[in-house]
Amino acid sequence: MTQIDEVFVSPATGRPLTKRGEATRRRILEAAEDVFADLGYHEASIVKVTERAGVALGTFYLYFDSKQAIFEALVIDLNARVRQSMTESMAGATTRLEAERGGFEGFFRFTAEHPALYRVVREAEFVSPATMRLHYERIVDGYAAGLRAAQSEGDIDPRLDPEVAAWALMGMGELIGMRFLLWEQDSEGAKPTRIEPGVFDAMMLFIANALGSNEQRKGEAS
Amino acid sequence: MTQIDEVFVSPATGRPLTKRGEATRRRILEAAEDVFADLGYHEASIVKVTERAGVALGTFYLYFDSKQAIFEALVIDLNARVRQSMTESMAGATTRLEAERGGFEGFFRFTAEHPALYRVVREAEFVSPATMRLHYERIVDGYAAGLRAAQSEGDIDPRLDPEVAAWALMGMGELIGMRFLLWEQDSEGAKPTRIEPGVFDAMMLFIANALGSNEQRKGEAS
Amino acid sequence: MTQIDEVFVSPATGRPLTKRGEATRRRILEAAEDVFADLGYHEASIVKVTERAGVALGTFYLYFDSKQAIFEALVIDLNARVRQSMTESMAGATTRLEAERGGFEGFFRFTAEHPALYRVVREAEFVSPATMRLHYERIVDGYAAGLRAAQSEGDIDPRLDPEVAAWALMGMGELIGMRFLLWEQDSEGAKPTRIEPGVFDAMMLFIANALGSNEQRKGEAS
Amino acid sequence: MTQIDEVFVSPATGRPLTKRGEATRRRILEAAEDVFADLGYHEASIVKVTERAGVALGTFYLYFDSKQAIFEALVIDLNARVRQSMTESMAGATTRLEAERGGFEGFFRFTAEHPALYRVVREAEFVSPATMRLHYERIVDGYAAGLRAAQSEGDIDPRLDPEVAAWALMGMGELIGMRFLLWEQDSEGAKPTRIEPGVFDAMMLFIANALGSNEQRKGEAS
DNA sequence: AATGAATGAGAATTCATTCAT
DNA sequence: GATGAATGAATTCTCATTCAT
Repeated sequence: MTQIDEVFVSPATGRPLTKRGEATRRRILEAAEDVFADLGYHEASIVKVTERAGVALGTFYLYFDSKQAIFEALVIDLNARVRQSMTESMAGATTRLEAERGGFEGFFRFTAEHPALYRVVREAEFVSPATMRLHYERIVDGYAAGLRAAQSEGDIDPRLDPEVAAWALMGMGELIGMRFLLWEQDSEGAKPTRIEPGVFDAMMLFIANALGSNEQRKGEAS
Repeated sequence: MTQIDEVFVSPATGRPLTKRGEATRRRILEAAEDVFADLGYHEASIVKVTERAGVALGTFYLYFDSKQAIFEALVIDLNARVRQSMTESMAGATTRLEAERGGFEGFFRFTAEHPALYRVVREAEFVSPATMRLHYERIVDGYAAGLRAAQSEGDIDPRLDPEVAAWALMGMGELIGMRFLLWEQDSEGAKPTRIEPGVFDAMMLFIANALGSNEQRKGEAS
Repeated sequence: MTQIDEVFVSPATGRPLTKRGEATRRRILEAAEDVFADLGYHEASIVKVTERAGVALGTFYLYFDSKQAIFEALVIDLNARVRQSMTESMAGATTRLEAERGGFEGFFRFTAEHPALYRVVREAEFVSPATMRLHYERIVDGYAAGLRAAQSEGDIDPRLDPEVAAWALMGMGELIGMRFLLWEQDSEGAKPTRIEPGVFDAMMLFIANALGSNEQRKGEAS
Repeated sequence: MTQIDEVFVSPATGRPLTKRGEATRRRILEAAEDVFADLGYHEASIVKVTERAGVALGTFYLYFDSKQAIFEALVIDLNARVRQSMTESMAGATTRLEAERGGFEGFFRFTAEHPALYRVVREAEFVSPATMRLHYERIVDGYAAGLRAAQSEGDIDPRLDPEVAAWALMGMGELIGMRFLLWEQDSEGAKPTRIEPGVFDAMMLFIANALGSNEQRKGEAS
């Protein structure tokens, strides 16, 4: 589940986990993702998580200190994965606009598959503000770096403030994803796996304008 | 507190409220705004609300059916007021971009004065999804209408989808407000009353680009 | 139950209790005394206390902050009462030895009727050390004062250190009470209501010797 | 750790312990003494004991049946050792009063070095009453025998009831030790290793009086 | 209209004990 | 002999809601 090889220690004993322990920890974390996604942080309970994971209640506390602790672990884990998903989708892009398209595709794909991230982060302001900020800041940092690079290559409007733009773009993506992905459902109540292409393209036009990308400016010039 | 003249009825007796009752209801709603802003929805409790309002616990249930009910009443009330704040700030604008600037100023001013709206809406997905959607949709509807009008006047890029753009702009504003208003504090921990001008201008440039406003295009043409 | 007129406030609201509230508080405290006496502090549970008091679980927390808080309230209450019981039994004594006899009679009578004090204090070292010390120190203080007075009247050995003697006498009483009152039971398992006179007298002889009272020295002289 | 050569059997296999097993058992028992002394019986946990002993949790149950079982083993072990400490300190005494002085010195020295005995016994009434009684009774029995012998040698007041006197003296020692040894600490929080001489002497005077020892009566006669 | 005592379901967390490895 | 992951009953405490006064 986690990308980075990391050695977890038992919060109870402080000792590194055995292979068996590692597997149990992963099952609990995966169950927590499901439960948090369905019920949100507050409605979720440790009992529900452990039931879904198929372990006993007490087992939870072998691996996590508290409900808040697993929330934090989950956010950090999901955050690493959504960024990886975005990075992968951006590979091969030759212009910033292609990178944006790829990045948002990766972001929305991940969101459709892992609604937990979304839902749980949005209600986390009072649960674990530091973790919530960490989540946003890690995304913004990478994003702003990408914009800065594009600026130095003359690919986007040099007047933009990369950090402000990054926050703006992330906010955009968050609400567009919420509205056109998570809230959307067909006549049978099924959730879509991706944003409707028309909407996605409309969003990309908005972004292209905002970044004043070369592609865009060429388009306008013609 | 509420702008629109509305006749409330007691959930207990079903009869319209007297003047005294109306005043008590208002005090409770105002207290709830404070408490929800400080603690968020889940940490807030009815006892804390009634204590802050200076009424007895039981009095709460004379005016509201439940914790969720006051949350809904509060969101609807705040939503009406934030929209009014935005509308007022937009008055006199002659271009869409001026309207945007005014609208965001109004939005951020209201946010600084009433953080409850922000905080409580963001954790409400599982509390009262319908109310949360209502909040966003009411803003988006007005916003999209404004964009549509600007398009028909040739003031902004005619290719934009007004609804998608409205969601994008609202998301932008939400995260920019969170990051540069609510999270910001000076060395003594005091929260700013407005977004730093440089950031605000950077955001406006982003928006100007995005909307492809006439002003903007003229600027680029030169 | 409590001797001193005291105004209790609800730990929840901080307001003084109504008459009804005062009665409930008393019932809970009395139930706690019974449960603590039967089971000790650690085996006792809030549920058991409220069941015995005939109130709902949540009601407990209207009157006491925690299990430890009711323990402390109980110790302070019992302490005031055992001292009163001792004082009353000492009234009318004309010599220190008569006062001692009266004091121990009062102490043992109270112990037989309220074993909670005894049992709960002895296991309190790790629960609430401050309260435990308070209990012992309040008794010792009064005791030492009595001894000092008797010394200045030439009634007991002037060489004794009153404070050390007071601790010694209290320890004596504690173990004698434990052994010959609380541990004792007849063939049907019933606990005695008082210490067997022979034992009591033997203890009094020991004390008379220890204090080197005039009575005693006259006795020895003859 | 244990003085008496005793053959322990594993509660798991029922077979006598090997040398290695015996060492492990001893380490666990010593760890338990430390943990119980620091935290008391109820706050102590098997995990903490095994951690302090440097063995795995499961190992505990190879040597002891339960938490209560190790408590009982510990009390019995400490009881044997405190009595030995007292006996050693009494060796060479030529009068009962010298024996008393020695006995209390031994008792307090042991208490200062092994506070576990004290602390754990005092909260054990509801954990293992039989063991608690055994502890007190074993001490009293020896004590009473010593007093009886002194009486038959005309060394102390013949009218005293040896058993009652033994309980009285033990209670005295318990509270004096608690107050002037365990509760005492210097300005840096360090615990004393012995009772302050003035206090000890004051206590001995009290005892001398109580026992009506020959020394004492000679002193008074002069 | 207002009060505030009472309720009890539900939550997080602990820890002695078991047992497969 | 030793290990440590797993168990789940039991406990303390919270708080939205009711209702008699």
